[in-house]
Amino acid sequence: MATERLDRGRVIDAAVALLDAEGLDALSTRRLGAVLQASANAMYWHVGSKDNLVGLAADAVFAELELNTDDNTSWRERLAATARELRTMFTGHSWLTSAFAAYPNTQGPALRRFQNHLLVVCRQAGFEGFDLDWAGATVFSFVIGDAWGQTQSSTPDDSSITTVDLLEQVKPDLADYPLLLERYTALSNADPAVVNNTSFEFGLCTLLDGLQAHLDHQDDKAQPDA
Amino acid sequence: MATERLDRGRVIDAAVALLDAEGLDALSTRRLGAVLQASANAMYWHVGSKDNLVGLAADAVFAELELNTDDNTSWRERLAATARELRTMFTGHSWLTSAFAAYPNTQGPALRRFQNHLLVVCRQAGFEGFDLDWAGATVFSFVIGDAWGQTQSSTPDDSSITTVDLLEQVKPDLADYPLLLERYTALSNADPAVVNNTSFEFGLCTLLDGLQAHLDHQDDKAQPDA
DNA sequence: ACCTGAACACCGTTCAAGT
DNA sequence: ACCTGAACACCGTTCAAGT
Repeated sequence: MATERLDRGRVIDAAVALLDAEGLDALSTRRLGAVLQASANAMYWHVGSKDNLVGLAADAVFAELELNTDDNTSWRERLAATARELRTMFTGHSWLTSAFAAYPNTQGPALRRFQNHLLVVCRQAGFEGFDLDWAGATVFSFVIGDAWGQTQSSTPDDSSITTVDLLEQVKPDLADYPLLLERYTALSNADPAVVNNTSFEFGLCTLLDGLQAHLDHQDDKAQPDA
Repeated sequence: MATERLDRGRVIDAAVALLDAEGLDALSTRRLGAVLQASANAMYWHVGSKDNLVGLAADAVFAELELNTDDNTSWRERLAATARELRTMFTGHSWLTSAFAAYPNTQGPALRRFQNHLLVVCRQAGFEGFDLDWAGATVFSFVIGDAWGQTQSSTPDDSSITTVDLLEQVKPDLADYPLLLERYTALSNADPAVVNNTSFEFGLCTLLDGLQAHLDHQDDKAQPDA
């Protein structure tokens, strides 16, 4: 009950809680002030600006990532685990992709920690030089893109309209695209959660196979007389 | 000079022009009204809401995509061309990734046309059933994620601070991550445009190799007695 | 049918003033 | 040092009123 003094940590925690609960649009200086039982401007002293606050909130979420530092695990397993961990973080905080898009200046220590981990695992796999960056960026891009798609489709809060009804609604627009209609129909009859997971795992497997192919090709060149 | 009557098309075109020139934040109802030499609310009659306008603007940009419908080209080339075309669109309209994130209700005809094309090419490759969706989603996710990363880093309009200066600034924060420091240093000495392209092409190649591996594995199962 | 002007309920941010 | 209250310049949207 006693309204204690504010500090940077409390402001960030409150912001993350508000973002998780009600999304990016709900985070306003006045709403946040109300949650903290303070004035709307109280946060300015602690975090400088709203842009900065969102960046700090994003980094706070990155800090929760559990990164496997066991070298004995195969690179493929480690990279898969890293990708899954990242994806879980993004889908668990649906405001994150939008936040990054709207407030690009997010380069906190937790993000760097993750970037470093990604590079370390890629190095373990056998990549060197710029290939380290490309391999890491490929995994990161895919996960972001996947999460981006997930958080898009999950917006219809109105559960009264089923996905089947929604399909019926778009049907006339799909007249020119029979294949698209076929796939929409199939997908709308499947469990969205399963669809999302299977889609992600397919992409992840595809990516890892592609990286493996790159490493094999590397070895061919390194040992031409094998 | 003569302020002609507004219509849906003119409103959308003006919105795209404003977005391209000054970004997502610059698009306000009042700014748009000024550009159109009309009141701030004139657009409401034509496009309903700002959310809807952004969706229409996004779809208008998707409509510009040139999709190769030549069946004689190999699926690998067609899929690569499709991915590159999509990426060029995203990087050419830097507000697009943010727009999708902020206004998810973007399901216009041009987007459907693209989705259908992506599926058609995947079918040509040899994918069937849900694998069509997964393969398409994998490519789409990667391109989105890549474009998302591109548009992030291109925000520093202030060209007075070089990337090298920026590196010097972050250096103390990278003390714990020698590998990350090494890569930051190498990247900051390279041409950003080349870096972006090479990174994308590496990822695209990785993806296509992975899809090829999936198709090979499919064939193994289909013809066990080969 | 198409558009305007005024109004409403919000924003992020600043800044003098308090403690 | 930390926080408040009032103020400024903006938003998206609605709606009666005009033509």
